[in-house]
Amino acid sequence: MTEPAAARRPRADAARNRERILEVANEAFREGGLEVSVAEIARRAGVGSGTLFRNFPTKTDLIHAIVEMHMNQWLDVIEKSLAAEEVGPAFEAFFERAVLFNYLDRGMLEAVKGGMLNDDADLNACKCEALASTAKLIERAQAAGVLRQDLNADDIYALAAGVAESAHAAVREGLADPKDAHMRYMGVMLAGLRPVG
Amino acid sequence: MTEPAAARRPRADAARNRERILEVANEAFREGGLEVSVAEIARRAGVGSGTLFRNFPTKTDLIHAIVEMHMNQWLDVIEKSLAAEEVGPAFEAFFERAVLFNYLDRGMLEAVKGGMLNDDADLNACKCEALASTAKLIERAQAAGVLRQDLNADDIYALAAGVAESAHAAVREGLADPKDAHMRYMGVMLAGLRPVG
Amino acid sequence: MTEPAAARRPRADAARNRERILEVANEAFREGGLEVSVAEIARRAGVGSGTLFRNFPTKTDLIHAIVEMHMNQWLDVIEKSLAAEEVGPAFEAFFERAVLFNYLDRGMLEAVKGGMLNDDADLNACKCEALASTAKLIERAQAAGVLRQDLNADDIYALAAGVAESAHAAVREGLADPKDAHMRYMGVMLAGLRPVG
Amino acid sequence: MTEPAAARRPRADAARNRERILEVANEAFREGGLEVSVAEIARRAGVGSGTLFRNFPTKTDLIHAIVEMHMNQWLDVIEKSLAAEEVGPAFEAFFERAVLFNYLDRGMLEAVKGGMLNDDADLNACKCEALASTAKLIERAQAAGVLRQDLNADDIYALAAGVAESAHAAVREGLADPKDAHMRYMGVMLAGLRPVG
DNA sequence: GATGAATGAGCGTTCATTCAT
DNA sequence: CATGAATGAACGCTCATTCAT
Repeated sequence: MTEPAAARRPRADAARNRERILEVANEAFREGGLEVSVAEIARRAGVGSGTLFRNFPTKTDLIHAIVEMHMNQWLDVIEKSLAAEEVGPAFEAFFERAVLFNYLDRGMLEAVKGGMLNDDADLNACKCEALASTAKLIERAQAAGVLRQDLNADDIYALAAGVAESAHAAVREGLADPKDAHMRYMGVMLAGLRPVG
Repeated sequence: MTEPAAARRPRADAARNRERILEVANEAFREGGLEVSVAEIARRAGVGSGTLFRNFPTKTDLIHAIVEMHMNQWLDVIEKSLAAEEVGPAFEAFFERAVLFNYLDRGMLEAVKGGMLNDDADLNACKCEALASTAKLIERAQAAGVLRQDLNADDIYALAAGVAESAHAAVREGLADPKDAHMRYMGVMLAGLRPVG
Repeated sequence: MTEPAAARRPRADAARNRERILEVANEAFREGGLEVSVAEIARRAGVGSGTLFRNFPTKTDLIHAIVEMHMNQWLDVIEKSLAAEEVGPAFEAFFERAVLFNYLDRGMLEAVKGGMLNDDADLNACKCEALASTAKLIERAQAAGVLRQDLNADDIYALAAGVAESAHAAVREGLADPKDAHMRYMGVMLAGLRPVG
Repeated sequence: MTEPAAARRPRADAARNRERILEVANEAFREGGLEVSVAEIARRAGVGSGTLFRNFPTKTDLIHAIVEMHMNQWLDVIEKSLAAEEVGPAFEAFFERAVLFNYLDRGMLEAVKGGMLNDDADLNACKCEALASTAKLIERAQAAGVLRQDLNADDIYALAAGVAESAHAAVREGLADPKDAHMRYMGVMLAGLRPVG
């Protein structure tokens, strides 16, 4: 309490730097995919390559940190969806978030999907937790009759990734505004997800 | 006719070389994505890198040629679909082919999607032709009441790309056999594509 | 036989290039130790870094090739020493060669000594062969009464390395001409190597 | 005397810091050679890299300080050897110390030998002093008939360096215990050092 | 026309040195 | 006076492209 703010400043700066690199890298990967060079990221973040190295010794470490960040945010999303009262709208909102997640952060998901981080224990634990929680959500929606019976949590994520991909395609072709392109095909998919018959 | 065989043979060889390179490159890109090196492709094709260069001065040229090849095959698919008698099954078969195309040749489509070939006149012409023909197919399906009214040809391609992406996700997670993974979510999407209510 | 020389030339050039790189690298390592950069070696050899890479994909590969070259030369030396008639002079000549070898190629021996190449089967086989042949030479010299009984082949090499090191020290201090500095302390060591008593 | 303790303490701390860095760096260089990073040394010493820099603005300065430390210790050794009564044992003990010095601190001697510190006046003065004192020792040993006539102080140091090198070679090959490997070839060298005839 | 060796810019990574706090 | 984050040049390595044969 009596500690002067000035004494903490360097650390605060450094922490801000780390955050800034993460933000910039996230954006860079989003725009240009994982092959964006670390030099480019350093340039955008306004730091030297050495600073980037200090914070993230390898490119994989940087990617890992971003993925972890997203994973944690995603766990929050699931938790909130589980806490919602009305099952139908909750599932639809959740699915929209899943699509949006895939739509926005496809660059990072490339890494996950490419198996780059498969041997990371923390991340795998996160993933398992996410899948388990999602399964509950799915089952509730199925019990409430708002979702086909023949799909599980993995399927839902795969379908969300697909809708995001469609959205990207639409943006590429100039069919949709990048800001809400993910909404373009949500209606089609949600119709497909409703129980058959 | 009076031309000596010896003089013609090199040309035939050269043509075969070009075809062989295209085939091999297509396969290589499918398996390893666009970052497969040209040296690797030359090796697989059994030619020197110089020969590859002679046929395709840059890697982009090679990719371009493969994309064009696929485009021409795709124009055939559309034409055949237009010639089919029953509109409903014809549309579903067409859509499945579209999904399969995206599913198998995503490596190549990466290039197209990445904007690598946007300023190519030939390709753009092909694309326009494909879209125009596809539009007819779509309109017929909508007139026959087997397809939602609020989607156009571009949308259908975007949705097909999405289903393919979902299929890839399923394969990654071990949910589906790579050989027919594209079928996994076709049912969901086709349900979503049917006219609403 | 009827094949024109011109058709083989590129390969000959390439082979010469490889040899040239080896020579230059050997010299560079001799002068500056193993930390000489590959770029420096490429510059000295008058080739691009890529050419160096084509011939020796990693720095270790380059070092390996040089060491192997020296090893083979050394095996020849041992063989010739074994073929000599008079045991005493043969041993002294052999020891001088061993000292000279260590004196000239210390840069390379650093690599061997540093354990950089310990897991190389070929090299280890060479080494074993050399030690076995040397052991014969040693035993003969001991039987002829020109060498102390309490030293084996490994000891002889260690002592030769020591004499070479002394020679380097003498050069550093300006006590000896670099061309024959290794001779400076040969007499002292040979006196020490004679049977005691 | 009237100076408050609080004001003096930082200086004492600073002095201790300097000593600690020297010790730690000495050990680090001994174990890992001169390529040990300054960051590693700072870490081991429990100080920031900035503190290290304040005491030793460049890595060379740090190495210099260690070498100087060793030099001073070595001057003590010589002095004590000169004070000994029996010439023969005194010389042998001195030579053993010289070998041990080279054996233990080869990392540092690398620097000296590499010419890294050649243009340093202090060090050169030390060296001259050491050589002059050593010369006296040598001359006495030669006068007493326990040392060959054809060697001077520089030669003795060169030979000691050689024995140390042999010892290292023996350790590398597993022929000797690192703790006393320097003794392994002392007998051979001492035999070689005795007057001929 | 075919070859494959040569090129050199660019990658991810490392670290001695500097400096704001 | 101590700190440790920031710097940027240099490393080993890779590969699309070029060109002598």
